[in-house]
Amino acid sequence: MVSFDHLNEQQRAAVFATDGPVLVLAGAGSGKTRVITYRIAYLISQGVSPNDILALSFTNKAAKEMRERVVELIGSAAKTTHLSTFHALGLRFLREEYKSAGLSEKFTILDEGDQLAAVVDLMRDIGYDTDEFDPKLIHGLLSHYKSRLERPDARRGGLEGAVAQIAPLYGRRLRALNAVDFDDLIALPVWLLETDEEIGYRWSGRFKYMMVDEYQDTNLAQLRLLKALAKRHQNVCAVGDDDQSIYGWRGAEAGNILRFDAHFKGAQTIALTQNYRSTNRILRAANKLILNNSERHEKSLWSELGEGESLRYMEAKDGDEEAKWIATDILSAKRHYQADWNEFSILYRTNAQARVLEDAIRNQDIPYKIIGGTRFYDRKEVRDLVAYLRFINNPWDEVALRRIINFPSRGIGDLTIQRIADESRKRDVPFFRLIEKPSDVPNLKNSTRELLLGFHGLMKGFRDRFKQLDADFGTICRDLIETIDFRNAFGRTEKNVRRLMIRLDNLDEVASALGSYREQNPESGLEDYLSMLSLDRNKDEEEESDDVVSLMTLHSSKGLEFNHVYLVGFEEGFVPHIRQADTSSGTTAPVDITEERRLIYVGLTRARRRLTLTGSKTRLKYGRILNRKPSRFLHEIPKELFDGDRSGKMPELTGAALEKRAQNAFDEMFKIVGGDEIV
DNA sequence: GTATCCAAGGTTTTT
DNA sequence: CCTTGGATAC
Ligand SMILES: Nc1ncnc2c1ncn2[C@@H]1O[C@H](COP(=O)(O)OP(=O)(O)OP(=O)(O)O)[C@@H](O)[C@H]1O
Repeated sequence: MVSFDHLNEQQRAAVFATDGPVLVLAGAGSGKTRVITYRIAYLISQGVSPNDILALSFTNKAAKEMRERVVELIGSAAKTTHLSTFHALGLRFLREEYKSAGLSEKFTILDEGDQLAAVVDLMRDIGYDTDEFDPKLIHGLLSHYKSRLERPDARRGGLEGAVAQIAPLYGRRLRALNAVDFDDLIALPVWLLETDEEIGYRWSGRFKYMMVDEYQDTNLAQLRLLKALAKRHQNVCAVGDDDQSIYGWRGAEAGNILRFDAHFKGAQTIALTQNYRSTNRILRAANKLILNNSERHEKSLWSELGEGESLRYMEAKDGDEEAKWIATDILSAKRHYQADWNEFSILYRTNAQARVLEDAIRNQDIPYKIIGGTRFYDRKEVRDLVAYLRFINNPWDEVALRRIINFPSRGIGDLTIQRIADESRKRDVPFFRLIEKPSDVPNLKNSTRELLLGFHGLMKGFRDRFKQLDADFGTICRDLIETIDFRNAFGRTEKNVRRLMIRLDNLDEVASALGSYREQNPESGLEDYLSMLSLDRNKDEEEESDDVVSLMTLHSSKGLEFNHVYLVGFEEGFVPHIRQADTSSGTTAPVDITEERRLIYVGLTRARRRLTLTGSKTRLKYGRILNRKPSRFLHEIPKELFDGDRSGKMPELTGAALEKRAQNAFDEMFKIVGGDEIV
C-alpha cells in the first residue's frame, strides 16, 4: 500500500485529482516531480492498468529516473507504465504507423549533420548561394517552423521565402531516404492523429492518464500531440515552472504553461510553495536573481531548511587555477562533510568548458563523469561505421550510402557516383537499386560495374546476417570492421600509431555497444539500436552512474539536485553567453537575456546546501588569452548572502577555515534534514 | 581516382 | 589550438 504521508497538502491535491486537466505551476524544488511519481503510484493503486499510464519527461535520464522512483514506491507493478520522452513516444508511434506516414519499416532518424547536408544539397539544386544564405540558419529556421507546425510564407522574401521554398523539397528528400528528423518525430504523429480519424481515435484511447514533467519546455507541436492523445478524456497533468524555461531557442513555448487553462478547458491549477531542497540563503539568491525578469508568473517559495551556509564566489587568475581550486575544494569538502562523491556537481554554460575541469579533477584522482557533450558518435570513424550500419539497415539511406560507398577506397569515384545519382534522379529509382543492377546505369566501365556489384554483395551479406533472429550483433559488427578493413583505411592516412589505436578502439566500442544492446533487447533489431543512438547519446555514461562527481551543462542539470554545486565560468561571455548578449545574427532567436537569467536560476536551485560560484580573470581561447569580467548576474545576487564580500578573493581551503565557516550551518542542517527520503 | 597539403573556422544550450 | 574539408598535385 502506498503511503501519501510524504506529500504536503497541495501535492496530495494534485495527486488525487486524477480526472480532467491539472496544472502544477510551482518554483524549483517544490516537489513537482514527486507529484508525478506519486500520481502514477496512486493511479495504479486505484486499479488503473500501468499500461494505460503515460508520463513524459524531457530527457531519457529523467524518464529512467522516474521509472526507478515509481518502482521504489509500488514495486515492479509499475514496470509497464509508459515513461518516455516526447521524441521516444513519437518514434514509437511511427514504428507502428509508419505506413500511413509514407515510410517503410526500418526508417532512419537523420542526425543533425545529415539534415544540414540535405539542406545544403537542396539549396545548391535550386540555385541558392550558400554564402549568401547560411545553410545553418536556414536549417535552424526550418526546424523552428516544424516545431511550431507552421508553414513559412512563400510570398515573403529573404530568409522566410528561402525556407518556404526549401521546406517541401526537404520533406520530400527525407521521405525518399526513408528517413525522418527530430522534428518529424513529433510533427508526423500530430499530422496523422489530426487528419486520420481512425488513427486519432485509436491513439486517443491508448493512454488514459497522461503526465508531463518540465512542461515549460514543451513546444507547440508537443502541445498538439498532447491534445490529440488526450482528446477523449482530457486527463492531462502537467507540472512545470516558467522560471525554468530554458529551451526557448529550440522552440519551447512558455505560453504552453502560462495558458494551460486555455488549451485544456476546465483545468485546475495547483501551486506548491514549500521548497524541500535548498537552504534559505540559496533560495533567496535564486529568488532575488529571477526578480529581474518581468513577465513571469509570480511565485513565493520558502524553505524549512534553515539559513544554511553562505554562498561563495571565487575568482581565479586563469581557467587552470579555477579548475584546480575546485578540485582541491571538492577534496577538502569531501573530507569535511564526509560526503560521497555523487553529492558534488560542477555546472557550466558550454560543453567546451569541461575539458580543463576534467584535467584538474583527474589529476586529483577524483572519480567523475561528464554528462552530455560527448562527441563520441561525432567522431569520423564512428560515423563511418554507423553509416555502414545505417545503410545495411535502410538501403534507402542514400546519405549513408554515399558516405561509405568509397570509404575505404574501393575504386568507386566521384564520377561514378555522379552518374548513378543522375540516373537515379532521372528515372526516379532509388540509388541503391542501381547498385544492385549497375547495368542500368549508362556510361560505366564494366570493371566499375563489377566493383559496384561486389559492394552490393558485401552489404547484402551483412544485411542478411543482421536480420537473423539469433544474430550476434557484436560479432557481426566486428566482422564488418574486419571485412571492410578499416584498419588499413585509417592506417594509410593516420601515421600516428596512438591515434590509429584510438580510432580502432572506438570502432570496437561501437561493436561492443551494439552487442550488449542486442543482449539486453533480444527482440530489437538494428533499426532500434540506430534510433536509440540518435535519441539517447548519453546512454553509456548513465550505466555506471555510481559514486562520482558529475560535470554537466546548466541545461542538463535541470531537474537534478546536489548537496554541493559549483557553478563555474561565472563571467560575461559565458553567462550570459556572448552569442546571446550581442545583437549580431539575431535571426535564430530574439536576443534573450531573460532566458540566460533563468538558466542561472536553474543552476542556483540545483544546490541543496552549499553553493559556490567561480570565475576567472582570463580565458584561453584558440591559444589566445582573453580578459574576462564577472557576470552581470553576480551583482543581481545580494552581497550579504556571500562569504566575504563577493569580491572573489579565494576562500581559504584549510580544514580550520572550513570548520569555522560551516559549523553552525552544518549543525542546523543536520537537525532538520534528518534521514533522506525517496521521492 | 587517390594522396597530400594548407587555410579556415570553430564553441551555446539538446531531443 | 586543433580539426576538417577543399583544392591541388600525383
Ligand atoms: N512533501 C515533501 N516532503 C519532503 N521532501 C519532499 C517533498 N516533496 C518533494 N521533496 C523533496 O524535495 C526535492 C525536490 O523535489 P522535486 O525534484 O520533486 O522538485 P521539483 O519541483 O520537480 O524541482 P525542479 O523544479 O527543480 O525540477 C527532492 O529531494 C524531493 O525528494
